[in-house]
Amino acid sequence: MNTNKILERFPLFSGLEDREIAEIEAISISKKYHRGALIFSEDEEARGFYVVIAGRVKVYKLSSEGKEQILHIISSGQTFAEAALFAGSSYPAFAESLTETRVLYFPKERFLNLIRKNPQISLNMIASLSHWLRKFVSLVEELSLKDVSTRLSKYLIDLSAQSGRTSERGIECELDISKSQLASQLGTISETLSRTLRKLRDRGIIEVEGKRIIILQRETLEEISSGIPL
Amino acid sequence: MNTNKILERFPLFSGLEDREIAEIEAISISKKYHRGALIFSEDEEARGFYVVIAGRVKVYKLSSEGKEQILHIISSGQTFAEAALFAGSSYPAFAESLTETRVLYFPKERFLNLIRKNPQISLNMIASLSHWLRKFVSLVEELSLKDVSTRLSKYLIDLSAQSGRTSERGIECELDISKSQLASQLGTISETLSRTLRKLRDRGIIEVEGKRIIILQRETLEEISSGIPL
DNA sequence: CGCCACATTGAAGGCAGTCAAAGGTGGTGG
DNA sequence: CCACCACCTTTGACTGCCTTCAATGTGGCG
Repeated sequence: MNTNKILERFPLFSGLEDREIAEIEAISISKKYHRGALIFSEDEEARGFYVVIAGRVKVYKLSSEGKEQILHIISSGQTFAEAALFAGSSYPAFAESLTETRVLYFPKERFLNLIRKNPQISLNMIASLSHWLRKFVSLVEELSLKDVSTRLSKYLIDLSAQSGRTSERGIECELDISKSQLASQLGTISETLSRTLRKLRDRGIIEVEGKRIIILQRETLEEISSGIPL
Repeated sequence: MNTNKILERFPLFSGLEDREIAEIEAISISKKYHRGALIFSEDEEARGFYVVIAGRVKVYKLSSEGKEQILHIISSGQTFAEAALFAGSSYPAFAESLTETRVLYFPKERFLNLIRKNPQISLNMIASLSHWLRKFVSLVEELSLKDVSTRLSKYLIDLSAQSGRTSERGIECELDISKSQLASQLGTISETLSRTLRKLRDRGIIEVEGKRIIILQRETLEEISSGIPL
């Protein structure tokens, strides 16, 4: 299967020669997972990392009582578990496919050989790790310093910015995950998320119909996301 | 001032030729900060990154109400704000010296030129970023999924493992930061930390005398740190 | 049609934060 | 050397956000 044309569009492999892309593809292994499949477990030995070609993957932690905290949802074109190759010898979290998913898998040793020969990949890797780092700094900030309505408002604003459509009623957008998964991403549980959505709805700030959200008062939502209490 | 011999002992510069070390030193700027000095602010343009030569620096976030979350305390030999050079254009947090501190400052552009010529630095940088990433994953996990007594117990166990001395009464160790700073690192406030320490003391698990902590029941402390309720 | 996972709502309880005040500690300068 | 001051720490009472537990509602799909 020809993935050349796909690979060069991924940030990790941008700026590479065709020959280098070919080398990279040569060491990769294509894998498919059905919805809900476990890709790897926490503490499992990290033998490689992944690039999502199609579908979505959640990377998450579980508490001893079973509560889930989603660290990130990885979409097509993004990599995950890169850091596990360079620090520690095992995966620090679980990874599970949310949809039918196709990934490229890069076995650790072969990839490390490659990266040593291709400084450009190193630089791309640094950029990728730096972005992850920023994301986690922001997640820590939110979990430690912000309440649920603030986190939810920020999520909705970000969502509307990247996939919202302006209509006569407001900015319409659609959740691309279930509400319980959203709760788990925001560091809370579905009951609390449900109640928080309801509060926003009761105040006329948003409208909710299943996965469809309409933002009626963008200003107010932004105030809440910046810390003004609901 | 000759810092050659120091630089080569730092993880970021390990495995480099003397000539390369000299180049690196040539672009660095030595700076001193007194206790409590602000090194940079959140959202300030990131013009470079830092290596701590002597002293300690805290990197932290502030909430809109002024609550502090310490992301990391950086000691001699460690780097900080590397990621700011590669993702986003501003620092994502505040940095403040906790003691009289000496750092080396590396201006962004000059360092980027260097790294492009020295693949080994890239690899070291990847290792450094990966470690940060692991640390933040673990911080997210703790803030979202663990209670304060669990976080504190884990902190004490880690502290005892790296600086504890076994005596006839138990494992003795000393906090190297104030309790309010510890609270801020654990994602809580000093009052709550104080109460949690007291609970551990009342149950005979530890003894507390100012900054000196004696672990009397290591087993119990490990149980708590692994999620068994206090 | 009936199942099952997801979602919503209510009631109750707990962990941790807030507010307030007192006690302790170390550092500095007189 | 001591006294003072600023800061840190501890404790108590109270509040509130969020979770837990439980029950009901709902929508998609075989």
